[in-house]
Amino acid sequence: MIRRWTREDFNRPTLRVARDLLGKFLVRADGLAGMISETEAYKGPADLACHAAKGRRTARVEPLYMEGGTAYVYLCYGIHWLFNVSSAGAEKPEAVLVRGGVVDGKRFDGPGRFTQALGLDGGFNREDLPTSSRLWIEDRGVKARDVLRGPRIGIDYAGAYWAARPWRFWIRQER
DNA sequence: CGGCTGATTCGCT
DNA sequence: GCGAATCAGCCGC
Repeated sequence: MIRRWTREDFNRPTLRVARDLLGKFLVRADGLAGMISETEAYKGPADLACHAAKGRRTARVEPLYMEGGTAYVYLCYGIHWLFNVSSAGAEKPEAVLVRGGVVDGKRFDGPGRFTQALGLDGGFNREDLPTSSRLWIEDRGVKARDVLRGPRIGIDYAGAYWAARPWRFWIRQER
């Protein structure tokens, strides 16, 4: 049975959303879909690794401040589109970064690779996933087992404390 | 308006 | 393991 995520699913504590997104599917209207296997939580103004750190509020990061379920897609290093979805509610600039998933049976580890596999780019920025006809999240009944948790990647610039928060979640890969 | 930087990835050594 | 690719956004002057 398939259930589409609603506003209420996104407007929950960010760590919960990050954990629960594992095993869910990011679905495009054309049928292309990816099962999410790795996420990271970014928790607002106090989190120095978050783009809204210290209350920063610019045009780019505005999606973080919008209702839960708003896509935040930005260009990193001038090359890679990274896909996030806002969480926790309007005016709470928190979000979950999708760092990997499975598309067409193939694993795509890395946030840039995953978005490329799904053909996502800045055109999906600010998309409202609960109501969009182009992009949404589906629960297809997959139970995420063997969930692991650890520090986030690539944010050493935020300092040792924030780099050490165990706010990355992933499904253990068999090999 | 110039300079710097990054929630990454890939290719070469 | 290291550095290049490549550019929008952000900050300081």
